[in-house]
Amino acid sequence: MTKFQPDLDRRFHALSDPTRRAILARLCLGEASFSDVTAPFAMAKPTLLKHVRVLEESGLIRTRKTGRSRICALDAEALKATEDWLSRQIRQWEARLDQLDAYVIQLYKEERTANDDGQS
Amino acid sequence: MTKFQPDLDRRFHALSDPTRRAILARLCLGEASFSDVTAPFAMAKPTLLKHVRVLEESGLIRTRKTGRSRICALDAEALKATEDWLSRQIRQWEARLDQLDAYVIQLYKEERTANDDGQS
DNA sequence: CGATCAGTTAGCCAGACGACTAACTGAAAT
DNA sequence: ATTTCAGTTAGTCGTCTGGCTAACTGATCG
Repeated sequence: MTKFQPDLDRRFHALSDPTRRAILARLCLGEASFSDVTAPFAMAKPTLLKHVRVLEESGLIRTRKTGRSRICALDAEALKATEDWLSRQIRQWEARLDQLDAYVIQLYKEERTANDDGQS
Repeated sequence: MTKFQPDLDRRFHALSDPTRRAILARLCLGEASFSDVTAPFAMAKPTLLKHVRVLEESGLIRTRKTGRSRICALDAEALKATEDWLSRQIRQWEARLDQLDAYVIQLYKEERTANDDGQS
């Protein structure tokens, strides 16, 4: 559990920046060149290049060079793996909340049956 | 500018550190005091305190002070909201991949019918 | 009361991050 | 062959991050 998970580190870090999330969102519509992907942002090109590199190194996107432009596209498996981890955490956690609910309901029933002193 | 980070920024950032993910994982088993949560790590207490604060500020966990100890617990809604965003991205994206698949299958069928040359 | 123990504050440090400008590379267009 | 244009490299700058130690606070135990 305390296992070293560099992929997750990089992926979550990649997702922690709004510019990078916006780039991902744009790529959800399909492949695009660096300049297409980058056009909406009021930022210097080298800055955006870095963002794209971060996304690429995190494995969330792939890119390839075609002529003088670079085409960017999402990488399905990587994004899915990130979600899997989160889903797993959530499942465990909701199971715990369900247990808690069950316990509270049980308490309530016992209280009704006994019709004794009530607490807030 | 780096000052006001929307929830997603803070949440993904919080998730990008393995120590913090381990703390979250531990809290999936139920509430625990700071020292319980913190015991498995060979790290100075102030360092771990910072991690807990990052998690708390991200909204992923809540804490309360009881006597001289601090109790930590997960916050369900926050973790869910993060997953929702990711799920949405993935859904859009998989829809796109499905379209692509359909297109590839279509190509394949046409190819079989035509019995023509294709690429690898 | 005094000691202890859980958590906290303050301050330090090296390295990563996110932004910038200026200058370079190399494919495409004229 | 030149120019243009997409992308790239290199270097700078201020802030944030994640780690540390040392010293403090304040609840609990003897």
